[in-house]
Amino acid sequence: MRDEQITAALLDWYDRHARVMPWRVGPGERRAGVRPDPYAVWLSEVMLQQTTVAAVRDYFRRFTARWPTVGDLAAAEDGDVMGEWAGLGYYARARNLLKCARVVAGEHGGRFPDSRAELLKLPGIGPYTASAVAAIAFDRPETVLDGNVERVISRLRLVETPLPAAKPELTDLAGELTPVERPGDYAQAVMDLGATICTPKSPACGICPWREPCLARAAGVQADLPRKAPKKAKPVRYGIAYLARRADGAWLLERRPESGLLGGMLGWPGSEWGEAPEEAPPVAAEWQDVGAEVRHTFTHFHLRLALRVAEVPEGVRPERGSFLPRDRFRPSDLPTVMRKAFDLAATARRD
DNA sequence: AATACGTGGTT
DNA sequence: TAACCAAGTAT
Repeated sequence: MRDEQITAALLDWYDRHARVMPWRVGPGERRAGVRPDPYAVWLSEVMLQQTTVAAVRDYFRRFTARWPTVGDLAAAEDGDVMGEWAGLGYYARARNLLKCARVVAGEHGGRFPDSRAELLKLPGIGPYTASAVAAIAFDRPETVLDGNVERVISRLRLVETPLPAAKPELTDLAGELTPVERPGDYAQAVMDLGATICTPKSPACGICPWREPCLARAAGVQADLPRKAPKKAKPVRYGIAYLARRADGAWLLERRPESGLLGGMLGWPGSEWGEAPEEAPPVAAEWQDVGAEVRHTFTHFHLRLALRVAEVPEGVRPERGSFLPRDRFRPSDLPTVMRKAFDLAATARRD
């Protein structure tokens, strides 16, 4: 099967099976002349970095409802954007999202650059996202290489080199199949294929548009590709978080430093997270031990977070953090681990 | 090149 | 239950 036929077979499949997404201009619409909004494409692509479509859907809708244009987002308060991103994870994305919006609004007249090279210069836009926005929003013949494409191409071409060493080779192989016509549809088609047919564990080869040319399937090794280096075990870290409620219902919270874990997000003041944390109460009070701990897993460690709660009178001055009035505190503004702590403390207080 | 960086669904 | 995995980027 020639490369052009392989490409055509996938586009043909995409025309019939493209998934519907709030940010996507489907193949039919595109054919009718509808062009995607680059802002929507960029926003969705950043949200989709290492994140499932299901998790992104509602966040995308809330963001675009609240900030319909890149100019609106650029003018937003940092805390509002971080709060709206809360729960989606990888919070550097939200910080870079704002930086990027402000560069586009301030230095590019509110229009996203339409070339991969220019997009690559923007904060939070790396090789994948630059190609994705160039291809999907501007129909540039750029090649996307994400986890889906790595899997699909390593199987199609029987690439046995383990990741991430195989990336350059996979980039070349993927590039050979990228068409000059409909590159935006093609980019989305390969990713849809990887997400729905050519899945990690049990690929549905029987209904795959590439079942004939697929070398891994011919060899019967499709489920073993791509090869990857084994992952390191996650250590367990321990920490203590302090939830202080003032008599008027305000909660003691702090804005975390801009860099590092949960950077820029709201959180409960607490100890360091390590082997044996020391008590670090942010305000003098009668702290009560909550008889349960939050268990939460981050990318590279497991956390067991002990909780202390206290009721404090109005007028106290905390050593760390500041009191957020009851009507300005939304638990949904917290990153998940901090929201878990709030939920658990609330449950324990009722018991 | 290797590591830091979240979370929730699936197996 | 625990490992695996998802439309990666920055350093």
